[in-house]
Amino acid sequence: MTPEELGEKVSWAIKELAASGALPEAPELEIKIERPKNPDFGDYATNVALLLAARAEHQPRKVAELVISQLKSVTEIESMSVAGPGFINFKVAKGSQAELVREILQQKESYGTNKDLAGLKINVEFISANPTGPLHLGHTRWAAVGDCLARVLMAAGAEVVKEFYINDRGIQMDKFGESIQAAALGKSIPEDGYHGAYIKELANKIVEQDPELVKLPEDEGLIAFREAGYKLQLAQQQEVLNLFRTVFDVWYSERKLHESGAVEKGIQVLKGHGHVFEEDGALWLRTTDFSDDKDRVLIKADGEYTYFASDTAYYVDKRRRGMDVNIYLLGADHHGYVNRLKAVAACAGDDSEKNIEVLIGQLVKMTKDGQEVKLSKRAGNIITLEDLVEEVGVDAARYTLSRYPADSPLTLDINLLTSHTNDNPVFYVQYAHARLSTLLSAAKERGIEFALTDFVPEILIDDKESDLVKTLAEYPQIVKISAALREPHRIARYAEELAGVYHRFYDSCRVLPREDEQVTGLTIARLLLSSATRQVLANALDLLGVLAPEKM
RNA sequence: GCGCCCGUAGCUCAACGGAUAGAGCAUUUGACUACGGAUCAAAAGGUUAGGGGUUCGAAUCCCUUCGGGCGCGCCA
Repeated sequence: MTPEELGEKVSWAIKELAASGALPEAPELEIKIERPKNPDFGDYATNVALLLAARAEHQPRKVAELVISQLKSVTEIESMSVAGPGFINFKVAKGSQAELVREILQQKESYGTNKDLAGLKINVEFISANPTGPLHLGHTRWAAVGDCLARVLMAAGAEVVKEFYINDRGIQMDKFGESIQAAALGKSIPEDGYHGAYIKELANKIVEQDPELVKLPEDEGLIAFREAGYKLQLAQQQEVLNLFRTVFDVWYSERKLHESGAVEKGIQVLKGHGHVFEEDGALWLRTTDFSDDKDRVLIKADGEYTYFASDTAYYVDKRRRGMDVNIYLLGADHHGYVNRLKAVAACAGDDSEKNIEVLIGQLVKMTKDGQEVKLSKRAGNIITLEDLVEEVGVDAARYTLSRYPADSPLTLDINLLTSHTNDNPVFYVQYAHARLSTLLSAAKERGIEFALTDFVPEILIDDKESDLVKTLAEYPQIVKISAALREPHRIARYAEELAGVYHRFYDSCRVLPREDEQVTGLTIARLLLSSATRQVLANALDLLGVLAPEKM
């Protein structure tokens, strides 16, 4: 019996009790089945009696008694008891738990997926860097988190579009062009330009491709260098992200937004909803009608669009493309944008609670020998995505950055990241998978058959086996919660938990027979249990975009 | 000044308002001549920054003090 099935039974019991008038109706009550921390309390527990007691005339413990008596007829429940203020603790029949192994091995890759978000089209926008330099550590965190989030949302049944907004318009691009041009002509780069070593490399590459560029008049040359640099830098970002297994469905150019007329169209839409006004020669959006603290300019007095105009048009365009939910992953330095983005949605006539979500991620801090290291482009000590991957590999980098909640500040030690890679929990998880893989292939090599038809779940009664089954049973719930809360790090934490539980099982429960022993039903059951564990580990790692290796 | 985020073990961090706040690393002590020791068992480590409140129950919600980070353009 899985926790879901138990939850359904409890829900049924409460409905029955409500129908007979013993308890008040509570249609919106959420039944939570959890695993108590203390194993003495049983396999599962629920707090429904505590929640219902507030509405019922009875004490919580009395409500718990009523629920228990209603559930007496359920044979899979071995025993029930009331504990503490009114928790109901359940012990489930062991054999009925291990039936789950069968379910997992039948469902394979789809075990853990659900339909909670079915029918929803979700746009996840992340990184969205200027194409004026390589992606750095900060971007890398969003690359890992955003991509994992997208995978989790897909596992919950949503149709997901991963999107990268290219900030390819505005004066930053000109500064970028100027910097490359200066480097190519051997002049000194302007103070407010880009100073990284990559600028010189770009300049060299561009001149190599087309030596004529240096002969152009300065203004024409600026455009030529800017455009050539843009092309190369964007391609470099795309290449590195592909290497990082973060593949975007849409690369959306801010320039295209303007060229296609989407900006004007967006402003028209907002005008239609009556939140646009003119003042001091400029065109404004009255975002203070909603949650913003000041109104925002769309078109400046000089007739130029603001960056904010692009943002609003971009949002309207996403909606026009059929996105039901638009998720923005932004760094903490952009948290001031949350209210205005929400207000944009509201100004466009949308529900700012449902149609738009802004996730704020804290920035990554680096330390070396206990001292904070300030990373800056100017000092030339930025850590790029490329550096990180070269240093520790894609799996370790992705895993390290995605195992923490995005809104928690993160401090990474450079020494730890670059030299003691074995300390990374990703290896603990991958090792469990590799160990399982070789175990299963060793069984096959020895000619041991373990078909599902020979599975006898009732044999798996050892505590360690039972722990493993219960942990496997948690996985679907973890995926649901991760998707609902937009917290992909829960998958990583779960993978670590599962790997640990398996290692402990492996240590105390011999799977393969020794030389002088026969293959028994227990051998087969444990092999199938192992096989199910391997499957769930692989599924979890897949959601993280981390490889599940056969050997290490 | 206003606003947002954060403060949990020596360090890095968990914990959908639930029972005795958990992992990893570091420290200490153990384990089958190894179904893969990249493992396992155990010890030690806490006033969840301080104070008040709400609740049957608070690290979690509210108020407040202190400490840290960030943001507040007709910039992009």
